[in-house]
Amino acid sequence: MAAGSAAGATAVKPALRESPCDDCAIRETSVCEVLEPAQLARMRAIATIMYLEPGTTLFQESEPAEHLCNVVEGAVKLYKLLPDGRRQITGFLFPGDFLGVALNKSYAYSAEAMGNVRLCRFPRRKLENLLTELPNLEHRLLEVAGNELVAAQDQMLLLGRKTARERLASFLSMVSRRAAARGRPDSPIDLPMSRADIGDYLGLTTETVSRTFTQLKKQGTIGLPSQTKVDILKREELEEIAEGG
Amino acid sequence: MAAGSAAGATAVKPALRESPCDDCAIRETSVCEVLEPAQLARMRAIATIMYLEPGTTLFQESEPAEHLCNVVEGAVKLYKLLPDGRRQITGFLFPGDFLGVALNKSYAYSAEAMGNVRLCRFPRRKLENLLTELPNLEHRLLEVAGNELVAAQDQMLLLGRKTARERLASFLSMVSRRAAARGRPDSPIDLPMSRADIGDYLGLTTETVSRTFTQLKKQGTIGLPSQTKVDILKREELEEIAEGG
DNA sequence: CGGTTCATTGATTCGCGTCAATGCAGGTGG
DNA sequence: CCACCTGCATTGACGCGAATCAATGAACCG
Repeated sequence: MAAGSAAGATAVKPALRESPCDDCAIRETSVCEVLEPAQLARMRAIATIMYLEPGTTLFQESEPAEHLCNVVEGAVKLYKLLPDGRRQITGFLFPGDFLGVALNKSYAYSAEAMGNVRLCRFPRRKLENLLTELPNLEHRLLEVAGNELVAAQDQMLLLGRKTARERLASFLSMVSRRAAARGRPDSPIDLPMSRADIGDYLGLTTETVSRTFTQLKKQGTIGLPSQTKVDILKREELEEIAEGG
Repeated sequence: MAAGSAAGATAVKPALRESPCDDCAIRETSVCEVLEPAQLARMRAIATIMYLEPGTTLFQESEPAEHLCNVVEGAVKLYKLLPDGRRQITGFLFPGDFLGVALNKSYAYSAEAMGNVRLCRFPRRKLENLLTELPNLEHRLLEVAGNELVAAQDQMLLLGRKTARERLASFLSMVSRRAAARGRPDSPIDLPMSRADIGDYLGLTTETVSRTFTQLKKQGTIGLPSQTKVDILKREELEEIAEGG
């Protein structure tokens, strides 16, 4: 089921708003940044702006991949399931992140909105055609894909070889770093996902995540002002734990 | 240290051999397949053929990425290390696989030859320049990167959520499938890597890998005619185990 | 044939998972 | 405004699967 017809999703043709790209918050950080004004207009022509309610499923694993998206606002989680329900979250997307660089025929994972989400959606077929005419966009996508591959390798090291402590420390560092990259404070950081989501991202259970939070708090590395906020009190120590130090 | 100057590596300029691409075994499966004869000639012009001895390190993690390669013969392992020596192998490359799609400034992992290896090496700078003139090559690289991303997601599910049994079954299926894709028999399969390598790829220890091999053999799913060969006796059962069934 | 390397097997330990209870905040309705 | 519910998060007791430590076995090689 595509998000266009899904419960919790509404679409707006960009033409209905005046120059939706000019005041776009992620214009400078997303894939669009490499486009000339004339090229940008062509991208805009095939785009639809979507508003998703919390919990909306954008698409499911192995469905034919009909759309690619740019996350403009909010957060999205990507995950894979085993038949018995075990879940592995393979990534969290924040504003400026591109969903579907892989350009494969079918989705390799399911995607779900984690709060209110606004995104800029492109039909895959049309975008692929556009790619042949906008080599700089294709080059940029290859760059993005490269970054994702590097992140995936880091995650494999984390899942295969790190302890629960090291995993959580790595996760908190990563979120902090990505917040800073989007021009937000690097502490306190905001966690839009539940403990269960963090567990499914780190290959742990909710309980272990919770216990490890408490442990890092007790030793003074972090503070937990609320359930969704984390103060990074000793950044260096956190990074050291993350790298197995 | 680049492989060009490393012990165990010797380089041959392709010009020294007549038309090295025409009789290339991986011509039809590697990234080169999309190139027209004239384009292929330009690729060849910047290529060096390398011969590596077993155990030769091609490059190490975080080194500036000066070269990309196409594996022509043999197998290569990619891995990341933690400061205390814990290792995660992030991939095995076989003939036809491309090393360094990411195109990043520095390598995200170390690479080591697992036996006698022949590869076709390109300076990154020159290849990047060539990319701007060969859009079909860039398109192909994006395709390859997409495939790698899909494989990486599968591996995350494996490392984060599968049991030892499921991991080994997934691994054996994957190797069998890749062998078939290269036109080789899908059983018995040949494992050019040690039990320790398999463990470091699956996030397990040598001992657990060994015990799990024995277990799968005892239940008749596989046969172990030698240490490096695996007979897949019940393929469906193996696939089922791999998917958590 | 001794030496080296790697795979296998066994005994024990330990980190994390599982099961279960309690705590806590936000929302709802009386 | 408060009693109650509901959905997370936290904490505790216990068990299990894989790691660790240690010994033995099998293949290879000069």
